[in-house]
Amino acid sequence: MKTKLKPDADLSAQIAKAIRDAIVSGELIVDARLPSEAELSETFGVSRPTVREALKRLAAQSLIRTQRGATGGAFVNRLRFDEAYGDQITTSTLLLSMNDVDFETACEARFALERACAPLSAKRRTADHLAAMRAEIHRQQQPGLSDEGFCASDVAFHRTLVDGAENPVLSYHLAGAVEGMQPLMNMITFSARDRARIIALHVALTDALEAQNPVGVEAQLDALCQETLRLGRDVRAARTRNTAP
Amino acid sequence: MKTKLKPDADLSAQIAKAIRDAIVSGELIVDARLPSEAELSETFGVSRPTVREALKRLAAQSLIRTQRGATGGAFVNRLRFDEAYGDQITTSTLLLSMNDVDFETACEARFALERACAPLSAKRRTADHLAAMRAEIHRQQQPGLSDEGFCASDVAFHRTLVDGAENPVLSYHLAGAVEGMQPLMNMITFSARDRARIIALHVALTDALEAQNPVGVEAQLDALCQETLRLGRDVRAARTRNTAP
DNA sequence: AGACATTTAAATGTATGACAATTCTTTTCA
DNA sequence: TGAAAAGAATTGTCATACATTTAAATGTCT
Repeated sequence: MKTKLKPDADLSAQIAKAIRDAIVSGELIVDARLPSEAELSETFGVSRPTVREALKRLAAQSLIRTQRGATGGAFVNRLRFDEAYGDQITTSTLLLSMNDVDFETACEARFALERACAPLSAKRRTADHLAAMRAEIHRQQQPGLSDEGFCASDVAFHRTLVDGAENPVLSYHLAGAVEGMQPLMNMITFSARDRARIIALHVALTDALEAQNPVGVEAQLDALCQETLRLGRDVRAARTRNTAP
Repeated sequence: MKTKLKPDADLSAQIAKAIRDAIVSGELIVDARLPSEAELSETFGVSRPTVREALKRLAAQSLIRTQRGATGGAFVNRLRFDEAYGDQITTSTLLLSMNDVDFETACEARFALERACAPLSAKRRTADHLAAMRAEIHRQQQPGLSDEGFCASDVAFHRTLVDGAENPVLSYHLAGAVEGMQPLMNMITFSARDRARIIALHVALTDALEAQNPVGVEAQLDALCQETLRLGRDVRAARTRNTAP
């Protein structure tokens, strides 16, 4: 492992970077055990708390895991797709909320990315995917469903569509785009008429997917995008009316 | 800030989670100052080193920044798109390398996502984008260029295509997909004939983009995908020949 | 009064040492 | 032989102290 450090930063950050580089470069492979905290503090010439701060930084990025006990220590962690979803979604959500991203911009990105999955999903969707999507549609038809519940079901519906492509890389990248938009979507009030429109599009989309008709899937996605943008405009219009009458 | 902690985890992880939740939920807004480390250790009933480990975890995710001095402390950080690129790329790269993702799967995901940008880029690309892409094409034509250099230029070319959509959300998500594949691409040896083919496709793609012809852009992307898959198959075939003759 | 130097205070950064908790290994004893 | 007990290695946590940085308060001189 490299012991060359970049100056002008916290020691713990420098040490974390050195170890991270060793992992990314492949110098430390999956499940390799790092030296003990005591050895690392010797190697880098710092105290144990400083080493620990560095290790916590890496643990926060799921690059290492730690085990106590005699045969314990810090081990290079195998980063798995399903584990990476959470961070990806959190980061996407924060990026949208902290940078005042237009609803239109986020919406455009989301549906553009979803469209990318349409041909693959149309080819590979299984009966399970179709059943899961129809189950969500059924849930969306419940009269007592709250707006948040409707939104959550919508997200689940679309994530199943994405998973239909049977490509974990695609699912990973789309998770952030789809779930990250949920807070923005939650600002929308879905009238009964709005819901009916969306559900009709969901049904048409699922039918096209069942028929393995990629063009049809893309068409319904485009229609959903337009519908969602319209709802977003309505919310903004209502807010403008209220704040500047 | 919530002081309710989830058991069965390191204290520093629990505290980091509590603060992270407060940030994600909006309870702590951008640029808000967290209590000092001494106050936090009082609040959570733990020692200062433990609090510091928690803060380092958050700093590793760019959720907070710290400042020394009298008016210093830990502040909620505004997560910016360009800062988030780095982590996104690192994570994507590790996901591919640590999970033995097929070249085909990664390639499929990458070009599917890039296709999603085609219509928007065709609509919005500026002269600057076109110039940058043609500059990369010129670089790719240099005879002395190494395979790594060719690859890096290829990545730059495609990222410019993505940026042409003028949608930061899209650029963010695509950065991981495109750059994360670079290590896989670096395993390919590009013969002079391969390069000529790819460059021809790049030229055709850029021409279609200049003509604002989305269908043309998508067609060239599909061709590039096929070409890349072919090169990947060649590498695998060569390796199979060598390891099991 | 104003400008400049000094002190002070608050905060993070780092070090030291100790002890607790956990887990595997080794030894001991029935 | 087998099970219990001791031992050793390692991470988790704590308490305390000191170093460093930064801004504000204070003082001093012109």
